[in-house]
Amino acid sequence: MRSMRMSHLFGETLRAAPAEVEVAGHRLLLRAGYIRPLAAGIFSYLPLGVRVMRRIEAVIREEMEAIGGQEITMPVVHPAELWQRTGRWYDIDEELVRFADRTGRNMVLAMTHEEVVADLARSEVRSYRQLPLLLYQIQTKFRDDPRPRAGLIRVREFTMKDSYSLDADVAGLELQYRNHYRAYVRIFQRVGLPGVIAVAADPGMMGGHVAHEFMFLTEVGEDTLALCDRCGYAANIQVAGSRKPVPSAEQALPLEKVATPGTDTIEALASFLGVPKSRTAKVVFFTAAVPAPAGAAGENAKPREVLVMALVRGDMDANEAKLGRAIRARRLTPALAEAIRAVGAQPGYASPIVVARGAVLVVADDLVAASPNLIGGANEVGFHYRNINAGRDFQPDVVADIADVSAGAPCPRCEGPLRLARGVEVGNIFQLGTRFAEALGAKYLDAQGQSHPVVMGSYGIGVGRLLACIVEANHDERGIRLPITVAPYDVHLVRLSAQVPDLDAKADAIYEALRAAGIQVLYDDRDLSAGVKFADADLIGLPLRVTVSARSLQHGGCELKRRDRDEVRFVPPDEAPSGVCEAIRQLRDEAAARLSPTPYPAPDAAG
RNA sequence: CGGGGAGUAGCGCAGCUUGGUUAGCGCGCAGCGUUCGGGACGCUGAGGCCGGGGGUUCAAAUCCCCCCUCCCCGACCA
Repeated sequence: MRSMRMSHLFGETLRAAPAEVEVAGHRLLLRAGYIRPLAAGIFSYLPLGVRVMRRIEAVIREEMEAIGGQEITMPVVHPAELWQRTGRWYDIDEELVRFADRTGRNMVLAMTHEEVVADLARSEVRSYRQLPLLLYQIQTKFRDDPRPRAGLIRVREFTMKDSYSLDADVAGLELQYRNHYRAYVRIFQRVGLPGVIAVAADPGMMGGHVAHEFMFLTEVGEDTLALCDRCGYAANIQVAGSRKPVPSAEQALPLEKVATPGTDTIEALASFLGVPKSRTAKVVFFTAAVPAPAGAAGENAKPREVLVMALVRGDMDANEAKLGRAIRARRLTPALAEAIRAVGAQPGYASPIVVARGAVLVVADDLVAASPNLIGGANEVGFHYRNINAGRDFQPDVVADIADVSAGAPCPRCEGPLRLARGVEVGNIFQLGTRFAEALGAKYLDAQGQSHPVVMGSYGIGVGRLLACIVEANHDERGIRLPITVAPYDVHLVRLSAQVPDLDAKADAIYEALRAAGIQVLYDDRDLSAGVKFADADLIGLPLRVTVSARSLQHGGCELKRRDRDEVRFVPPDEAPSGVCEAIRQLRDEAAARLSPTPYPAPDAAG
């Protein structure tokens, strides 16, 4: 229905939301009657919510079609076999919902669709002449997240636009990747989120090497980003680098054991010895599942559990995401004290020197590996070593950047100070390569008749999460303030109750005239006090409001007001449709003017 | 999975510490009347397995045990 009488609208506005709802946008979506909770991280969309989603989806569809996308719909339930063949059946933990159908066949609820796309490509794509392809869908996903929170920002069931590029080679993939990058920027600007930025991201276990996340910056976000205001460097903290300090050029001094009673923290150790924390080495233990050593076992060998000793400089923290990547860990959790003692290490005084080789996987941050004469544990309560030198006193199994970037650290590109910020990931783009095509046999023949795996990319936008961010970015103390591009209706027609005998008839006539002009109207025809109706209109947040009342008739007809402005103007009833159309056009023009033509540089491959 | 908070009418909440009238308040809902440009008012009325189960007691919303659910923080987030 293009228009609606509010007296029949399903879903009421709420005067109050539950006290435990803390995020502003979440409160407003509940109060305004857009969504209702069913279970943790699972929501129903009421008519207003569905209409905004459709509008957002329409923008996404336009931009996907503009870069050659073809819409398909893939199933929500997949046979486990597909996921077993790519290995993700084994790699993914409880986040993937599994069940058996009536015959006992294992099935999964789709949390993403790389497997099914690769399977479609296997059956449909045979020749390079069919490539490139871009397939997309807007469809339900389920991820059994251990901790849903903040309303639609982090849910278990959600609507996602996911697209998949199929190419003959990496050059084709890179072109489609850049196309998506630009399309995403346009999408976020068009729906009212001009502040979304692209940051370098961890391709994770998707098997690729280049990835970007699109981040809406907000305090309620749960990702941490490292940003450089000088050169524009932007990266998720999970991959962010920094220019590390150059270690002092000292001669390696002889190893020396010193008594350091009661210093089981870096803080205590540094102050006891009167040295800066940067002269110490910190040990952090993790339990990890890592791939079995190559050779003896094949690809599907069971991962083995190992204790990981991570070494970072005392003034830094270990970054679990970086550490996990450095050792290709499938799971990484802080180690329990018993596990640490089990390999003969002394918690609080652990040392890479004394611990038996092979018992633990020693991973040293590159700065630790390069720093001379550090102070570290002696594996004995109350004792540390001075002048530890990696390479001389111990051999790390892995040397990599595993340290967290801290606020103010020098940017890896320009050495400007990095700033840390919080953000919500509203979209992501991955260069996948051939992992999925190879696992599922999606191959094509080139012009020479040679067979190659299809090169894939995958690209996602969480539509509900996008809505949550739009509201987060577009509201005031009275309620939601939706951009014209995504509002569920264009105009909120408010009819006040009054003694004027034919007011209802006049308002009805204006409603019909607006509809006839092709305007989408939400008509508040309820018999309620003015305060309630205005409060509801502000809460629901349509961009325009038309009021018909005894007073407005005295002023010449009906009153026209923008949600984002205080001033009003009066137009005669028969000019209401043209006046509203003009206001809509103006809002659309303003929105279009805010689109920046070259908003972001093309992503460079290095991120 | 660890820590914290909460579950009482459709919604928002009090009552619980110290067990004892018929379990309350506001909003909403139904009826009647008054009001009518920023969450009006009067009268009348409907609406409760006090999250579930077990226990203590003459007596349990209230005390004890177990379980479930939701929210927040952490772990996690392909």
